Amino acid sequence: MSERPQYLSAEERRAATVQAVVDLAAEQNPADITTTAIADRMGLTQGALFRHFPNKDAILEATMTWVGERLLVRVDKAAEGAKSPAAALEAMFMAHIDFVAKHPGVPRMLFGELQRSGETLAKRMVQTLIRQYEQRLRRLMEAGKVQGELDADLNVDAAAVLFIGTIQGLVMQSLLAGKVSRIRRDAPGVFAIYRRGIESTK
Amino acid sequence: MSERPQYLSAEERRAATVQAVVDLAAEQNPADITTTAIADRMGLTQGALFRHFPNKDAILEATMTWVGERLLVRVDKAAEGAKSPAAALEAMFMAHIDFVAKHPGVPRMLFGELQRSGETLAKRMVQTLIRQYEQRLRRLMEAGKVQGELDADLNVDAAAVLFIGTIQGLVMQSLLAGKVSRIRRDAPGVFAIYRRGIESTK
DNA sequence: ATAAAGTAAGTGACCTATTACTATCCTAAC
DNA sequence: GTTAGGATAGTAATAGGTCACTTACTTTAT
Repeated sequence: MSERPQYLSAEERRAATVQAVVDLAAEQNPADITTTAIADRMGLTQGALFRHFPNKDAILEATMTWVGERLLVRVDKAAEGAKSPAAALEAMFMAHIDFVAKHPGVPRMLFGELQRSGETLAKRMVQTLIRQYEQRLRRLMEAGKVQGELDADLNVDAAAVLFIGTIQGLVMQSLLAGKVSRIRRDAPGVFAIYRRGIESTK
Repeated sequence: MSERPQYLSAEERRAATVQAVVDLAAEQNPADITTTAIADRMGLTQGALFRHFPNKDAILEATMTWVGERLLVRVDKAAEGAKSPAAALEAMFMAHIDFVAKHPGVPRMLFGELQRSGETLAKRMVQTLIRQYEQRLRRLMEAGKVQGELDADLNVDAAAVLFIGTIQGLVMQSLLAGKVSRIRRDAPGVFAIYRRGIESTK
């Protein structure tokens, strides 16, 4: 128990900053997370943030990097363990839902970032993240079509859009209810309908 | 053609203000539409807005009223003309997509409003709007189940969430591509999968 | 003539980023 | 080991900008 304050290293502070942003986004509108709010959450003064980041956008970029890495890794690992394409899609979905339930601010940050006017780096990072995500979906779906598990006439592009929309719908519902727990509760039922829409009729 | 400026009535200005907000939301991040931007769009000075609205939130409230009325009316009219519940759902979906394609800022405003921290009136208006919307969906789906057109085991609540998520996914895709035209192009394919997910297997 | 609509110029609040200064850490020489 | 001293992390204060809203005054409509 140190009485006196203790300085953290640059890398530790960067990680702690990202964590603060992710946590704050879960509690309030991501659009108005101020540098003061981030610093307060970390027990620092506002100016201290600019020792580790050149500007606020750089903080958002670091956060997007964190999100991209964590989300894709978790989703990939979930898909790996599945024994069929359709099972992999379901595992991917549930891993994603689990991630979102733990970090409810994340999908809201991504959506907000996409809406920003300028050509910011953070925005482009979100775009490539989603495109990578969709690519994984399409690959799995093509495999499922070949295997006969998924509808042979399935429009993969549309199915990928709907996959993401499914999550977005659940996020919206949790915002409506004001309860994050809704996401986990409603996810299986919603995915069941989605699955029915892409499966082959046996 | 009047050379000299001409004053509009209070009601005309209120309507013009709402239109300016809806138009601006289509072009930029709804979150940072300033009163100055609204006034500029109308050819007024910023302060003039406060002759017709007590504060900025009141402008948003008026906009939400406008959205709610227009959207529900159009969607209801579309559903009316259909000859079966499933057809009504599809007509409702397409009418909604048509509305969103014409006013791309609207779904983004709604989502943004839901994220606001406080218990603002505009936020509550969005909540009730979506609940009314879902109620219509559930009613149609129950009718479709009774009629045998939709899956007898369909989870209507989940299906309503997914219906809205479907639109949200299309909006996200249009943001990714930067083209609103994407929405209209991709809508039929996405809805086809949705429909397959809720229909009864004949 | 009186009320309503609009203007121009503020005011205060808040937000990002900078600056001048201080505290802590780390390492190399004694 | 202790300690001088540079590098790094942090503070407090503030500059500069933007935004919502107000006020004093002017223009238009009835």
